[in-house]
Amino acid sequence: MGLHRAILGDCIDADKTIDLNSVDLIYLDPPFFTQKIQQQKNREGTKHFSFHDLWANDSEYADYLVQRLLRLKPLLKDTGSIFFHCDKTASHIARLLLDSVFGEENFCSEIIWYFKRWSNSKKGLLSAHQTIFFYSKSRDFKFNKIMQEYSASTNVDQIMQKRARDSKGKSVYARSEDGKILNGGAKKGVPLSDVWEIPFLNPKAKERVGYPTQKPVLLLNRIIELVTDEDDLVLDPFCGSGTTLVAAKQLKRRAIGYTSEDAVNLTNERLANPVVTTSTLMENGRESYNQHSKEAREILNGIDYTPVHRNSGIDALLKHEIDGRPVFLRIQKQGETTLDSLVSLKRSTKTKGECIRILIKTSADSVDLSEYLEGVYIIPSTSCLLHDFLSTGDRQKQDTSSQKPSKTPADLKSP
Amino acid sequence: MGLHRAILGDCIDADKTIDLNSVDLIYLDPPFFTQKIQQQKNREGTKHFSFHDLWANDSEYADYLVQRLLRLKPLLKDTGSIFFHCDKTASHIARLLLDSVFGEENFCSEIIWYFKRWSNSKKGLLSAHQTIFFYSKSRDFKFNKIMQEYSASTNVDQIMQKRARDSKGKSVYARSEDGKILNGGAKKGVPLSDVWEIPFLNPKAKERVGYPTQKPVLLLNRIIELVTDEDDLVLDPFCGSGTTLVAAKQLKRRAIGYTSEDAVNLTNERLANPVVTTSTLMENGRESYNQHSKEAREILNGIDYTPVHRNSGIDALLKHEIDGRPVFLRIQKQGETTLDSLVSLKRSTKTKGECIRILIKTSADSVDLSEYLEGVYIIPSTSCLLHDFLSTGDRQKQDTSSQKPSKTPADLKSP
DNA sequence: ACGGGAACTGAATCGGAAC
DNA sequence: AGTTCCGATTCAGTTCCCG
Repeated sequence: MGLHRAILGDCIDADKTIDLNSVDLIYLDPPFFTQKIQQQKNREGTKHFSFHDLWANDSEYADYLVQRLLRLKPLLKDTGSIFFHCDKTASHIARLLLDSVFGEENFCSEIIWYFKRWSNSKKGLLSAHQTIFFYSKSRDFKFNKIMQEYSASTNVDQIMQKRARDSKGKSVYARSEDGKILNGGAKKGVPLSDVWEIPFLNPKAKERVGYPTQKPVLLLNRIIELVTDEDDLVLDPFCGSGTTLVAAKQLKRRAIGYTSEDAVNLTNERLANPVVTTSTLMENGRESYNQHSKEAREILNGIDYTPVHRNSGIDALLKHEIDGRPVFLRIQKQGETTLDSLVSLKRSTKTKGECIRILIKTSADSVDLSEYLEGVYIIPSTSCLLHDFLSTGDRQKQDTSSQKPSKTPADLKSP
Repeated sequence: MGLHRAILGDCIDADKTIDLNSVDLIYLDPPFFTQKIQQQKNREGTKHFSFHDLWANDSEYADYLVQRLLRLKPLLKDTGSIFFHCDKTASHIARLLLDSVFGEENFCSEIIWYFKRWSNSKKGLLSAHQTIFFYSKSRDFKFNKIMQEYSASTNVDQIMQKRARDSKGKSVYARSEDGKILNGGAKKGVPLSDVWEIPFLNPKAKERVGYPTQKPVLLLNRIIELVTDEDDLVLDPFCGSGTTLVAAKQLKRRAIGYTSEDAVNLTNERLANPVVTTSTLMENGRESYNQHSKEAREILNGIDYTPVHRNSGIDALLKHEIDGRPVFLRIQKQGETTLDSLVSLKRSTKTKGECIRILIKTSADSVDLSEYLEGVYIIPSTSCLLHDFLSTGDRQKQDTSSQKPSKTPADLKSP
């Protein structure tokens, strides 16, 4: 037998295959009580997967679950844990069952997995999270502390700075003899919280295999790393297309999963040829995007606009249209000439059809741009105007020349 | 009676005071079943607030809640909603009760309020969320759609795409005759999801009051705005120190809250006592001041200056002198006319002798200021220029009139 | 009033075409 | 050759409509 096995059948019979007290982690992703038949096709349209999530009432559903939970519990080691995946539809039912089977005192966490999602036309709030209940078998459970980076708002200096006591015993920052603040060495981060942002398996992800309700490998990775070590045994009683097994293999844990007939083959194929979506958003962090638009936010303070990401030439799309045409805006970047900025804006808006282009000029270079100005309006930033004002000797001359109504947006260039 | 009342007593008697079918929103923040006495002192240590959260067992707790829920429900209008705040300790109990009282079909959302928190050394995951169950009284509930920004990974084209039908009647993206995707104009954003990040320690209401388990005003603001309009009636049956009433007042909703003897005075002071009100105002003031100095930093980005505090007329003193004269600068504040701002700057610089005065104009009012301009230069802010640009119809005319070197700081007035 | 099925929504994401 | 950015695909989607 391999170290990663997808078994055809119902997990209620798991004790026929798996030894008592041998499992380190059970991750369950049972039907959510959606009262629907969940189904999906693979990309090629060659295979069709489905499972029934239809029940007479909640107690039938609860019965089904509790019978399996009772059979699964003895398989867990005393240091083992169980992670139960559900959503708001039946989370309260699951909580009650888990409390009764594993004991309230072994309830560790209510993990919130949340994600950004494409929206729909629902009245009310867009659902964007699912719940994972984390119970241990005993208080002496295995737990690997995972540290995360400090939030962006945390002051880096504060993280690094060492504390000491001054002559009066007050806590202050430690300083070297020459008065410089000392750094306390490597920062270890903040402990992982029970709220996890992990991208939803997006429509284009290669990781998708066509099994309905497929979970991202990244989610399983985190769970497995949290409560198991290498060579530990993971059990997924509702393993569907085998995501848990794929994650376990990647992380060098042994794993067993129970699934339906068609999905057994799918799982074995996945194990032989695993595909994991590495999220660029996760890797770079949301902050890297936000940073990009920080300058825009500052300059456009008070203007209604949509920030534009992932487009090197456009920083914002104004909510206010002009004559039915969208208004694109770019802010000249530091170290970029006005001309470069202008060209970049024009390139990016080339395919956008009829539109208005505005460049916010932030540097005071005085190159003649007249031949490039077609179709672009230039508005100077305040600091640009101020710079000009301060550096120009002949203020007297300007003063007289600028006697026109102040509402005229001056220094504006056009087609 | 006032529009915002803190009533001493148990909300079980709310029907003695409040009319049936009169309430638009009930927000409840009952004890969380922590099995502790929750207590806290105010900053000065002069007052001590506490409430008991000790119960014989869950059914005593459930009984307590359900009795009150049953009495509260008839007070709600048919278009009304109830938001039940709890945490993982008893969320499943609350769900069951709410389902039975308000009906599963009226369950709208499980809202996750999460926050960054300082770590503790507990084994396991750091708890960083609480749950708010949102139920409506009927399917025809009042709901104000709140939009949020698009994800950083959404591209412009996506934001602008229009829908149409293809030859088979299927819904697809609209295309022009030459196959290009058509713009539908900027859209409004993404609907608010059920996962809310709101800082736990809100500087506004923080610790000032000393009431345990106090909630941030920001959280209440969002809830109130989501399901009520101005003049609607908000009821908080466990209003503690009155955060809900404060938020309701701020948003011009009427509000009633039930609380304990010590807290009733606290709440009424917060609402009615001019001292307390002033302190709230002060905080608002401080915040808008911070806001403002932030704006100054942004506008003066790249300019060398010394910020000026404690002077209502001057925001900055530039490090760059002109002809040996100091340069004072003021940024027009929100809600202040250009004229007021001008006068304020002049008053504050009257005693400063020979100097240069610059006013950064941020609003687009077009009053003729010529007779007040003596000794002051006016430079428009970028957003002001942009506003002008967007609202001015005759862009063509300006275009031709502005054919002069861009380095000229235009729209500048002088002595 | 329901249950069920058909029609429709709309943005998040990344692959791969285009530059 | 690298980088940018277009657009296809998806819905533990929802709404609507009909019998």
